[in-house]
Amino acid sequence: MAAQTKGPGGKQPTINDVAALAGVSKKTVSRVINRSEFLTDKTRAAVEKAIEQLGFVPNPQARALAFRRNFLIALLHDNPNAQTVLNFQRGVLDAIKDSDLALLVRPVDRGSDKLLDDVRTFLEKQRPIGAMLLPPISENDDLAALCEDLGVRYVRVGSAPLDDAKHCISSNDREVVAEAVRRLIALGHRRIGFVRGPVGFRSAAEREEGFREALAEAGLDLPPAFNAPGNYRYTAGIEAGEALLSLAAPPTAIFCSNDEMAAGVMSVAHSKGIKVPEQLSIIGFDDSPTATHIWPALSTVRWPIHEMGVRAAQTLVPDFLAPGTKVAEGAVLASTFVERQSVAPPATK
Amino acid sequence: MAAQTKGPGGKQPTINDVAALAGVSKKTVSRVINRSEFLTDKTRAAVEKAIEQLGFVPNPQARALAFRRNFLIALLHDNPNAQTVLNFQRGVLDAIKDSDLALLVRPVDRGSDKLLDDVRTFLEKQRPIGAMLLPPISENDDLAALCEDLGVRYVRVGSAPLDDAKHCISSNDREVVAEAVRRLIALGHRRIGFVRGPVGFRSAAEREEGFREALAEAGLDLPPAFNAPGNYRYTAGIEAGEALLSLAAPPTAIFCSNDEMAAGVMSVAHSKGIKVPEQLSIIGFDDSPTATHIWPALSTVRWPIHEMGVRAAQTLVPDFLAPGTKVAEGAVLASTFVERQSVAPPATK
DNA sequence: TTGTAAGCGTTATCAC
DNA sequence: GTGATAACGCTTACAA
Repeated sequence: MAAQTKGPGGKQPTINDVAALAGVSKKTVSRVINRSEFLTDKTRAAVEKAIEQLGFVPNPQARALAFRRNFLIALLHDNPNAQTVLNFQRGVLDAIKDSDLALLVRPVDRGSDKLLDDVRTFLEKQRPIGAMLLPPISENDDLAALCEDLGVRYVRVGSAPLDDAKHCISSNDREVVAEAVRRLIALGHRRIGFVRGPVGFRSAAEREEGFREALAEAGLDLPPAFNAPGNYRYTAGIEAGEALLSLAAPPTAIFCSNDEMAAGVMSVAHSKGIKVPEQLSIIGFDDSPTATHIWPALSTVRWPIHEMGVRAAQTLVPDFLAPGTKVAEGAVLASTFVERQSVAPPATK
Repeated sequence: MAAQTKGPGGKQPTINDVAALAGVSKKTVSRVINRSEFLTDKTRAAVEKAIEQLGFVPNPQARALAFRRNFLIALLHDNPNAQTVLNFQRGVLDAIKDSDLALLVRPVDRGSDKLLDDVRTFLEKQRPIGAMLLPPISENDDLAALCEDLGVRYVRVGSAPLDDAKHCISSNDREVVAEAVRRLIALGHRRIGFVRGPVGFRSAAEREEGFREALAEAGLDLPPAFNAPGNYRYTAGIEAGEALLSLAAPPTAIFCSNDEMAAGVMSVAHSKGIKVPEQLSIIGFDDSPTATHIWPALSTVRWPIHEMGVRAAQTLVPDFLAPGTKVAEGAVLASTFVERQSVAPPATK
């Protein structure tokens, strides 16, 4: 590790320095760098020794130019949940750890009418090998088309399959939400409220479907008054809570399409003196830090987000991973229902 | 914007294509790209027209190679607070938005004994122009020395000046904490507990100093039993809460060195039936999402983290920013105390 | 299995 | 002001 960092001229050593020191041609050094098979063990050893001695590190810009391809992958996101983005990032980085790849991060503004131009400019400038799209922008078909158009590989991460399996990593929101709601029903809840996600989000639609599915199975229905609008923000949870808990006959349980809104509903319950979970059960979605930081701790659905990051990177650039990397199969990863203290049987009248 | 994306041969147009179309040499095109002053307006216009027509985007790898420098800056972090990291990222990206720079993200493991080697390998491989270090790893002097050694510029972000102003962006934790605690004292609190940050963290030391400063001013002291250890994690808040609130004469207010621990203390108060803020005031630090998601909403200190990201990037690469960018001065940014519902006068006996 | 020559797309040098 | 020509550090032909 303590090899000298400077080459002959006081600068970074180049492939030529290595070749000279090892007594071979630069092409041979190149072969060693690129793990060519056609090399004598002896030659390889000599080159590796020289590399070690000089502390040579191949210049990625030069490689990128010669290869006509960059060793960058990009993460595009406009995700309101920081923890999700960061966990995903970690997953990606774990996946590319021993490869030559680096990760470029690009937050975008999904509301901007320049979204497509922004992304186009970014992709044209950086020319990453591929891009990973996190929800909600992963749901934007134009973005996927743009990547296709620019010859940039892409993988979309979502709550349900959005595309071909080779372009998509998803969780099974619908199923797990149904499972969570079945749990409420099994506990005896019959009056169950729902706080929706934002209009037009696939994840919101999936979660609502799962919710309705479980209700339908049990022969329950969702009165319009129990179906509150939301947008994944805390304030929407407050509004939904106010609406649902002011009803003459309020629900005994509320499923919220994400944790933030669940936290809002929880706050309203507290300020109205409604005991959670004794008088009201609440379930969220995401298993964000908020879920465990509020009181009582929130039952929620845990997204396998780190694993999705790993999988997304592996799907995007299977051919660039460190040799010997085990690539997992399957584009749909299972979320899990996590039961905490915010859920209990309904109060008996 | 809708210029054709393909050059003559169905590939990306190069500087040669532009030169040919504009009827000038490639060097002239290069001058236009690099905003050289020595150009006729007419020549410039002709070249720009050709660029527009072809949809030419300079290849960053080729530029990087020729310049012997790439256009990347790196963000190194091992921050437990995802929101902080992401807000900082946004700030950095806002700062470099119209420049040619891109952001590389690198989470590291501060606990690993290979930390230095990891970072060295990363910097040698990617050779970013500079690196930004977020706390707590920004407090590691070896890391700063490594950057210096490798000729990579660096900026350290911290709770207090850690280095020369040209290598450091910091907030004024000590002062703001003192201000927050003064507020508690002004409300009438005399029995004020403290939950510390992790041992060895500069931010923890700064916050504790600020706390003690305010107490000293008012002639109050901090009994050992009121001084609880912590590590910035929720569970530490739980433990501290259990300890402080089980005392025969518990504090009437508790300052926690971050929001997560404050959330823990809040949970303990709830489960013990202690009313916040009527019977117990709580203050946190960070203004993380948790602060507003818990109930009652937490008084806390807001870090100007986005602005610190902007400033860090500007300090790191003032010479690479888009021309005309206004660069703010000053390496110390002010945090602000945000008062919410978790603070009130102590209960009168 | 290894080496030679040419080229990747840009900028630097130094003439004109 | 502008343009030939040689870098930049590496890889891909293709040859040996």
